[in-house]
Amino acid sequence: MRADATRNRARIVQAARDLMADHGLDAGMDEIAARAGVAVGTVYRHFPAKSDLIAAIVAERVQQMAAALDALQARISAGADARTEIVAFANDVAARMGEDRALKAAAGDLLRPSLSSVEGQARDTLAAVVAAGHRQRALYSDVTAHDLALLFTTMPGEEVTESDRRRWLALALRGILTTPDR
Amino acid sequence: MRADATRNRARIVQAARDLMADHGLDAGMDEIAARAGVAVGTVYRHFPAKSDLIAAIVAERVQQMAAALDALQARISAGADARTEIVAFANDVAARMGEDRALKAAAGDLLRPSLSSVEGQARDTLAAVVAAGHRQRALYSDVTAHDLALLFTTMPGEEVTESDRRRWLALALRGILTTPDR
DNA sequence: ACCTGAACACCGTTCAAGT
DNA sequence: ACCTGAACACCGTTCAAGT
Repeated sequence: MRADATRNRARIVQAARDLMADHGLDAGMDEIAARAGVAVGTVYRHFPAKSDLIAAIVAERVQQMAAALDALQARISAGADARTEIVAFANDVAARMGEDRALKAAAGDLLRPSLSSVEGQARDTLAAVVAAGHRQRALYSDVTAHDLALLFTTMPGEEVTESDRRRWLALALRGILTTPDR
Repeated sequence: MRADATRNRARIVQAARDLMADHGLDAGMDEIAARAGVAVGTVYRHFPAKSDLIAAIVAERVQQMAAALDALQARISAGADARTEIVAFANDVAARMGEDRALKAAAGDLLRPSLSSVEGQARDTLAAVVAAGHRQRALYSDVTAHDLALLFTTMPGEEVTESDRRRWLALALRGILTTPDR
């Protein structure tokens, strides 16, 4: 790969990331190309279709999510309370879901069988978290990692009020977390 | 309104209903016009934008939902078990949600303050159902009609497997229904 | 090998001309 | 009053020509 090609590719992804953070996933390809300082054809040389460019952005979110899950799992295996940690993590995801449509797609990737290595890692860590949740009797015994991914993907985004999103999360958590003994 | 105008309007809505049932909400305006036997301009005379035409289809779903809720409420006040009826209703909605994106939007309409008369009716009936659920101790005491509408709108559609949709519903119901005493 | 940018296809929307 | 359909705007995608 030629040096300028590598540089262009990075610039394109950067431009797409920036523009999609503001205008959502429907930022124009011409706009992205302009911001990256290349012609549209160059964008298409690196990403055959817009959906491929979006997939690249989504993959970044998967990576972030995998990292966040690793940290979560580390805290739990270091002795932290699984319930508290899971609730906090879910709240974090919910807070970001309001502005970031790529995040929702990232969670959706964990539902499908085609797993890239990062997706596989995220999924494994999620399974470890769920196992810990079971050991601590924080999660209902029938709840799986797939269930958590399912709830994360269906978590409402911008289409709903922030208070509605919080309320939704409270109901969803009640579906997977056992009632804490007091 | 001229006789042909009334007829055209009905034809356009019919065509949109048919095409959107198959190809989803992204059926083309030209396609709809052709099927209705009118020119595109005529479609735009009756519906200033495509979103207005979609709104008309969504309004039909709201109406259907209001009718279904009335029937539900009638059964409950005639002595039926609230839990059983609510679960059955939710399953019905979930089964249709897989093929019908307008249905999801219809549930979303119940979340927003701007209520048409049909929306208001649907909302009132839903509130009555929830009240009955409370009296029978089937729903958690903090659950509201708004909560039910919220869950209906966020219920996953075509983007998810049918079995995932069923599982999602089971988890969601666990968030609002009390554990039945055995 | 990779980049450029004009051109094409598609679809929502408009508007001058018709009845 | 309402309808017609060619034309416009916008955006994803392609491709012949350039380096």
